[in-house]
Amino acid sequence: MKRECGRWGYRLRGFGYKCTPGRELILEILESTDEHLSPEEIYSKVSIEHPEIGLTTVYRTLDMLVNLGVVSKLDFGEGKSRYELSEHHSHKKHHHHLVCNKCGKIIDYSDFINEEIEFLNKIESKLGKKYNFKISSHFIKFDGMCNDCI
Amino acid sequence: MKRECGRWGYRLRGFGYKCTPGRELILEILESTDEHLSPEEIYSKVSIEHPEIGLTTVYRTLDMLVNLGVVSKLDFGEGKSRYELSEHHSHKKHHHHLVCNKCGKIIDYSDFINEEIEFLNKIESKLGKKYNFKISSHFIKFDGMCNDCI
DNA sequence: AACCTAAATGATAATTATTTTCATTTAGAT
DNA sequence: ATCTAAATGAAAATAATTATCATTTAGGTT
Repeated sequence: MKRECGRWGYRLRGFGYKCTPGRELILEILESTDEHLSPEEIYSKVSIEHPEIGLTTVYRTLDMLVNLGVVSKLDFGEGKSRYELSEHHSHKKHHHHLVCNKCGKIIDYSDFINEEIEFLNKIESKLGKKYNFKISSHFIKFDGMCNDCI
Repeated sequence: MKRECGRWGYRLRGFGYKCTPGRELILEILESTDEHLSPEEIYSKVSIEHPEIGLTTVYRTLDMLVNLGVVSKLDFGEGKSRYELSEHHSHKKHHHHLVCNKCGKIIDYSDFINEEIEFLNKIESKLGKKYNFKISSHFIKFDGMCNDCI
């Protein structure tokens, strides 16, 4: 008997990948959170509904989704990676991050983001030419200490 | 018999730390390179002159130097950290990085850096207020593909 | 110059994040 | 219902980093 596939499943098929319960669930989890989840965290959420799905599959799926451009891999320098739906596939607007180096809290901000993007694009195009570098994305973060940790 | 300490050794003493061969050597290595070395890479350079010094000591020393603000820890999302002398202790000017996601090459650029810093400071102060966040540093990188990998 | 003690070190084991391997299962085309 | 490449789970392997602990050493004191 064929499993029913949801919205994400159809998109996966569109990319030439199979629609599987794990993949759909991981995408739903990423879609329904505002956090920046680590593979381990995603795995523990996955386990609630599908305890048979292993951590390896989580890693593999995230990897695939990053390659498709559906998910962004973020590295805040904690020694582990974090993931979020990429701008194009998310309801969240383009944002950057404030990282608390005490408690690890991550705040998304979208303030001044248009100025910021515009500025970055300008620099990006100049740098790209000067260093003959094909720039595909940028990453900005501000490190510091949050409200609760000060 | 007392060991002679160099310039870095005296600085370490000034910070209340002992001057040891490993510490001085690590600082000299960082000072004399334009690369962004990983602990393993530093270790292998250290080994040439002092094969008895272990990787653990390299990690410990880097950690200490980062806490002192003498060295900056950088994370380009490779699953390992890299280190460089921090702006204040280096002859290099403030810069940011272009990272080639194919071969891993990292290019420092200082172009437009004043505009960039000015812009970031402006944002930084606004964000700090709005989110009640004490921002201590920023990190920018541009990801893409270098000259050789295109 | 020998002495002392906290700080630093090296060797090793332990941890944590991630990747690989491989035998088994399953999605989805036929 | 059948078939096969793709996907998976369990387990082992790898890589980066950190912790443990017995030994050594820097550098102040005598």
